[in-house]
Amino acid sequence: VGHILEGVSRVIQVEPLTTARSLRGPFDYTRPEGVGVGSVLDVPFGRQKLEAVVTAIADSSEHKLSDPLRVHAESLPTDLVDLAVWMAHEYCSTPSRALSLMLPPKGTTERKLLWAEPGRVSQEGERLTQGQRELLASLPRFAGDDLQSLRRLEGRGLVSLAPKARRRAPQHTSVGQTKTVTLNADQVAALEKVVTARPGEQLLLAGVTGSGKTEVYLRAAEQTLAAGRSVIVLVPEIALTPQMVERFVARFGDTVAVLHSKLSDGERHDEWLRLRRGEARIAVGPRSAVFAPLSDIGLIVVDEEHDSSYKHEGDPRYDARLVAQRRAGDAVLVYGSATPRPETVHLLPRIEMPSRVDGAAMPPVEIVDLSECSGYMHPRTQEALASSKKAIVLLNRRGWSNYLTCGSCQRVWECPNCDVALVLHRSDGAIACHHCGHREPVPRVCPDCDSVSIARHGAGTERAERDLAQIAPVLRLDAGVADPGAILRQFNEADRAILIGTQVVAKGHDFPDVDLGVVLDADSTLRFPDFRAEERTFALVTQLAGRAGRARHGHVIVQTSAPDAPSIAHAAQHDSEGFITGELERRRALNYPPFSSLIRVVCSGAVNDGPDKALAAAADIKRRLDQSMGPAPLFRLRGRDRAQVVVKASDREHSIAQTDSAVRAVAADSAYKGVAFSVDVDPQ
DNA sequence: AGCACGCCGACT
DNA sequence: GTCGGCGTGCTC
Repeated sequence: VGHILEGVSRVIQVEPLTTARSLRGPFDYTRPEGVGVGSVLDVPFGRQKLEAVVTAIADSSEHKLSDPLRVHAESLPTDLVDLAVWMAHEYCSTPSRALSLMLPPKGTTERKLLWAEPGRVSQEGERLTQGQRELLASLPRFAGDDLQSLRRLEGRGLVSLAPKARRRAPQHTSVGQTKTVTLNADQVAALEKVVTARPGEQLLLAGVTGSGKTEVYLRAAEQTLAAGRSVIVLVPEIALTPQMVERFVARFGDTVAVLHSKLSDGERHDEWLRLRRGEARIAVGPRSAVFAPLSDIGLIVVDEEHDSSYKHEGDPRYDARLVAQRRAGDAVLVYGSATPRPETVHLLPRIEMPSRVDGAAMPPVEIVDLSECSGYMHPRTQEALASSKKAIVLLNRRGWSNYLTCGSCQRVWECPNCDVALVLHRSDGAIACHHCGHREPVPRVCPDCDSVSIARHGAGTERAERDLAQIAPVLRLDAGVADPGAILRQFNEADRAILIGTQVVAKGHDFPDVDLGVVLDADSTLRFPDFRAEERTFALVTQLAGRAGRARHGHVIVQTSAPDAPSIAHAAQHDSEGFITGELERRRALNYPPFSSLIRVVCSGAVNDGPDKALAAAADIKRRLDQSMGPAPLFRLRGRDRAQVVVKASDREHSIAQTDSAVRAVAADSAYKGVAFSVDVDPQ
């Protein structure tokens, strides 16, 4: 068969890596020796030189072909090329943009260090110090700090030194402790279901915090490796889930490649290569790890599947959970969460792990009506904090206060680029926009009326930090903090402390001695104008309860002015089933996912580029879509006017295709020059 | 998206 | 004359 194929397929079809939406590949080139689907090349493209990925092989072409300029050393696995083509379509993007997410990390070649090997055998009675004899006995190894001494021995022919590649191994630091466990009955049953799943089966592991899901993942991964296949484990964010990484590394050592944002370019490159070469067969990482260059995947785990970080915010706006489904193929896919999304519960068979491995009960949740008090902290909450040893306090707003107003003329300080109020950051002496980063000094007088009475409204994490410091030592964790890992370690080691922060404090880390969890303003997530507001609030309270549940008298306080909201009431009862049942009924009634698919198109245009250009473009798109709502103007962001159209699609495939062609047609219209388009399939 | 070509108005 | 504004067209 070989000789028939050989010499025939002399043409490669290639996607040049450009961000241009209008540029539609593939483009044909001549096929160099050894080049196939997934090969990465430099190609001449017009008058420029571009990187390109081979997506197909052909026998002939109607074009006049050029030769590629260079073939890169590393290539993509072919299944990732197919995945990119699918993603481009599914998320109304381009193959080029999707492929760019999967390329081998570059900019660095292998690191070479000097490797010392024994040279000639030393003669009887040859003069050697004790240190030199020990050095010789330690070979072969990398020279390291002993280079000087080794050089001397090299001069005598006793040692030979040569550069040798050594991978840049990332360091893993842990918070808390890891322990070996024997599986309980729930875990045994869950593991059994995972390892006996049919090829391609997808499962939801619905286990409360502390029910031992990680141990099930570890055992399932063990069996997958034993069967000669590889494993991908997705986690929301490595810095916030160090225990997961730690346990995989402890169990599997160098078989694990950990991919995260803190890796240097060199480490990233080396970890990618280890996966590509099959030296590492488990990839652990955030959403981008779904593109790990592994072959023959037998298991994909998506831990904390409800977490919004699985959605990519750039183009293509992919959802790693859906991409994982697609990539899994005949591999088993396991979604795990204590607070799974209603759509996952609706769509997948569920494995329940309802109790904690330590046997502890879920902590009582107390709802405190905020409308009864004037401040942002109820006396009941202060009391609980005062008698707590270690508390986690959640406040979904950074800074000191939400907004400033002039006491006499009611002026509100707003961002010049965005339609939002500026937030006071007292420690920086600045008011800042949380969307575009605009900052200005804290005003002393009102520029409109010269009044010096400027009022501060609302409380953020910075102010709560100061107020709580009266009660106990405080650690703050929010998006402004440089090293979240360090804060979490300090909190873990502290005897008595309060950890105050935004949503991140409720995520994956596990501290044994937290006896109180507080949600200062549950309304802030509940009021969010979004069909997922209830679901997020439920998840937040439940996750926090999980954090506070391991201590003896652990309990949770939720401050709200809407105590009867289903999300809060059900979370207080630890009634996940009831909440999800109600939420799915509501979604069915309103035709929200999973009973439809949402597609959101946002048009934006520079403010100085004529009024309502973005809105006009959105209206034009709407005209081309059935089942669409809008156009609705959005608040101005980074100096751009915005408007959106939302599709509630009953036929997902049809609506995606229709949206793609509508956006392409409108984007090509010169009347809307300068307008940017962003398509978000399954927006969060 | 780049990049070059080409057509036009403004300035040495 | 010629510099440079940006509209248009093309990339295997």
